[in-house]
Amino acid sequence: MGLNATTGTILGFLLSGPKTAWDIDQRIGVSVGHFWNVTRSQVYRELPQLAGEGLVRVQSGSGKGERRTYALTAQGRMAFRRWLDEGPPAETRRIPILLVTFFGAELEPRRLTEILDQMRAEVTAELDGYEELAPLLADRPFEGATLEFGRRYATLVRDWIDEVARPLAGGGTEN
Amino acid sequence: MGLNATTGTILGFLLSGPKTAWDIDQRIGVSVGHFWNVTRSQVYRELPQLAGEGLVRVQSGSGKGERRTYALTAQGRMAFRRWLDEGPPAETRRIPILLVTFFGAELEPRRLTEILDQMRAEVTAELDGYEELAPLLADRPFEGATLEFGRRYATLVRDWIDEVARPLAGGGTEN
DNA sequence: GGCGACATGTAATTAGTTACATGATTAT
DNA sequence: ATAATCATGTAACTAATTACATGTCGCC
Repeated sequence: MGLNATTGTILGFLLSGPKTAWDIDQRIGVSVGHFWNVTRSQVYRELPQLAGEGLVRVQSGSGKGERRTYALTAQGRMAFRRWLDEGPPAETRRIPILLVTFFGAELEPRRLTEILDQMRAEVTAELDGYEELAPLLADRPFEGATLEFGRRYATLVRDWIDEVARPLAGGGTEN
Repeated sequence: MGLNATTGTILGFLLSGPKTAWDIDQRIGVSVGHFWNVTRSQVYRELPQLAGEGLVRVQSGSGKGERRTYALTAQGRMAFRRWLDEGPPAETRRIPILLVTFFGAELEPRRLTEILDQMRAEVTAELDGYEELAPLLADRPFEGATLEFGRRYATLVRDWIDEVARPLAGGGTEN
């Protein structure tokens, strides 16, 4: 019975009405996807699974290779609420740039600088993306709060690179 | 041949001399474990695997249920460097508290407040842990840089809860 | 000599990713 | 009508977690 965060999230996206796997994947991609990685395959795979458990039902499209739309059942809605009410699952952190930095002494300073610079570029692009997103969430406080987290996080990474990591890599490319 | 981040990390910890699985796990726990989750089982499982590939060799302890010490081989050292030089793997973010916040409207304000308060407590404890750790890393700039990241991150979470999320949960417990 | 904490390892399960094989739709 | 893109789904594989079964050591 117990949902995990991924299936919980999928159900959560059906709250606002029936959707196809594709729809759900797209919506995840522009929202929770920024802080909760889910692959397309998972969405396609879990939906029939959830249907088997009665948390979701196929609203349309049964044929082979045909577009299937899923709707949340009353049971599914309950399962979602139960899951959400449990509180967040234990966090597993995985921050690759810190792993590289941790072993930074084993790397050529040049290469480390390069890696940090690329990370900086990525995180800056991310920040730009958030700025575009912001107006759309003006009237959605909870989504807005997660966006604000993203903004702060991206800023943190950028500043940390500028103030801490890059100076440390030092000699690499003084330009 | 290609290492992944977990095996790369394990090899990285053998750079400073031969160790047992237990040793490696302990050291990971107080260092990279803060930003790169690895389970004990992985360490125990990967080491014999790496030995099979010649990246590591059993230095002592062959008997059943006996303490085995592993040492890095020349090949292993090379594989580690190659891995590190590749740069960080793609990041997969998983921040549970944001998932709960995202769906915050579906939760009783009281419950959400509770969850945020608990998260705040955890992150504050984490911050305290980092302060204790700091003096030990005074002469290790790269490790120190990752610690500084951790400090900033924990602070970010705390401030975000105070300034953004908790006010939003609002009505819950005004005390 | 037995209890508790520390340590070691494997097996079973679950989750997540990558690669592949098609199908449907739309613009030219 | 056909290429390009968008969409759908499954299968194979890899990684990660959880649960379990022992073992060893120090000490009371």
